[in-house]
Amino acid sequence: MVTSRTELLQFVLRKIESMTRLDEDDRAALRRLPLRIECVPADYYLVREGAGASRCCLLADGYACRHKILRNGRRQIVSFHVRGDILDLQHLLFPIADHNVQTLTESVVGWVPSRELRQLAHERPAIGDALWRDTLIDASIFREWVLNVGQRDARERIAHLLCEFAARGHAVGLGSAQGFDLPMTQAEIGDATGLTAVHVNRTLRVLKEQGVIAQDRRQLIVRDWPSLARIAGFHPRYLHSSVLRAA
Amino acid sequence: MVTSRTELLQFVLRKIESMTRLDEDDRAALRRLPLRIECVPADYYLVREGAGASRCCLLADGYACRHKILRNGRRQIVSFHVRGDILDLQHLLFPIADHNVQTLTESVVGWVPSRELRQLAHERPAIGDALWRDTLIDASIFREWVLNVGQRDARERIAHLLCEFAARGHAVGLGSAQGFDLPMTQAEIGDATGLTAVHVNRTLRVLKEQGVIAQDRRQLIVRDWPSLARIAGFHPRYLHSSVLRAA
DNA sequence: CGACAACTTGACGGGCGTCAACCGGAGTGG
DNA sequence: CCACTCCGGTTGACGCCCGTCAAGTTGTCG
Repeated sequence: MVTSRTELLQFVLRKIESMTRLDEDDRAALRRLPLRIECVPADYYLVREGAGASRCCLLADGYACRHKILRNGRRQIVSFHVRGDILDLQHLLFPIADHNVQTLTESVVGWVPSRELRQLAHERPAIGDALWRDTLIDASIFREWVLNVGQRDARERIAHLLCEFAARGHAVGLGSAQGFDLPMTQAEIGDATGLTAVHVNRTLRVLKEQGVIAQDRRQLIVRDWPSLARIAGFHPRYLHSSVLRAA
Repeated sequence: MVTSRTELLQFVLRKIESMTRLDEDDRAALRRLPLRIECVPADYYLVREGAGASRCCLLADGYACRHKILRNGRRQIVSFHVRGDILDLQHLLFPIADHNVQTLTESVVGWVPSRELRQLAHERPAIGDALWRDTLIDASIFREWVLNVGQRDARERIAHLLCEFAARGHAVGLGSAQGFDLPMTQAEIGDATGLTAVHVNRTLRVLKEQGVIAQDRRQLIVRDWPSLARIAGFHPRYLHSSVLRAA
């Protein structure tokens, strides 16, 4: 578990440098950012829809998700996040949160005041571009999710979710060629794919019976990557990342 | 139909000023932007997925949508656009398009080289913030669409689509208290909501039978705004706009 | 070892997809 | 002026994917 300021900054730097070339002044400016580090438990609300938000949240370790809840209690998870991700960069320019951010597991986060981050983005164009690019990648992933829940059936949806999560985790050194940690429950997978927990369970069983995946506790083992990617129709271009698992 | 450079810039200025306060220098800089104006027919591809893109497209008049197509031919429309919208601001920082942009009707568009726009965003922070904010609003709308196709039933989905389209059109002076122009076909509504054209037709009939909406040619008449918004669960906060139709 | 959450499995029903036929208006050409 | 074509809209029959409800089972943590 990452707990020090230096380690957290390391992750953020790595993430930003994966998107833009920084010079030494950029790096120094990032290191000077006021950053409050906090360890939070699983299922902890980092941001609540409708609440004011004058700071941004960096995920240093653990897993998190963003979601919206309807009056009738139905919930849609709109993204999953791994360490290094910036969870709510929209608060750089919006004062009110339009969705919730919640941890999936025990996590370590760093808080940065929006004001400082915005000023940094203005003063150092390389950093501003990197942050902007990050929000654009977010948007691209949301588009893919609209496609996922709108046009694919249960098996394809879940396969796609697994491919994306594997690819994004892989980019920050999580998981291996065999598989990866799956921190979310079947109910959460359901909330992300527009399916019920029951149907997620049945669909995962099918994928296991077909020899595509296997599970051991919270580890998801991918027995057949090409099949999984083919079922999902996974083409990682939409991730706009230079560090990609081959499809 | 808008056709002059001045008129087009008028729309873009209005849009940007709805998001940020500009000074006279900002406005002058925007007016100096190199802008190639083009009139294009309906169903015209402005951007194709996978193609390189070194310019951004402003919609001056008409209607457009963005969509992704799967191998099996299924299509997901991820957004609809009205005049004043910037259609592909992601090309400011991404060289390759991850989705298609296509007109729905005969339209007038303006092309700006990414390079110039990016430079302007750097030189004039007010403009940079406004553009960034626009991409963040895009992302917020995508999140709402994930929720829409993931958690709502057919009637709610279509009602929500109509509410959003009305609100966004209203913000740029389209439509009236009675209703608005509906430029898309039922098949296109289906591609946007993850439904078939047949089921869209049946669902619209239900909304008409319940006295919520009516149709006269391409005009959609809203007989009962509160009911439509209630059915949709429409809360316009996610549009982050100061110019909003009351929910 | 008890409690609780997550997972698993079966029975049943409904919302929506699929297929197919038909209608109606706009544009086109004779 | 009228026939033809085509696209979009409309309606019905039928079936399946997935939701709902319910009853276990497994795993984990105190």
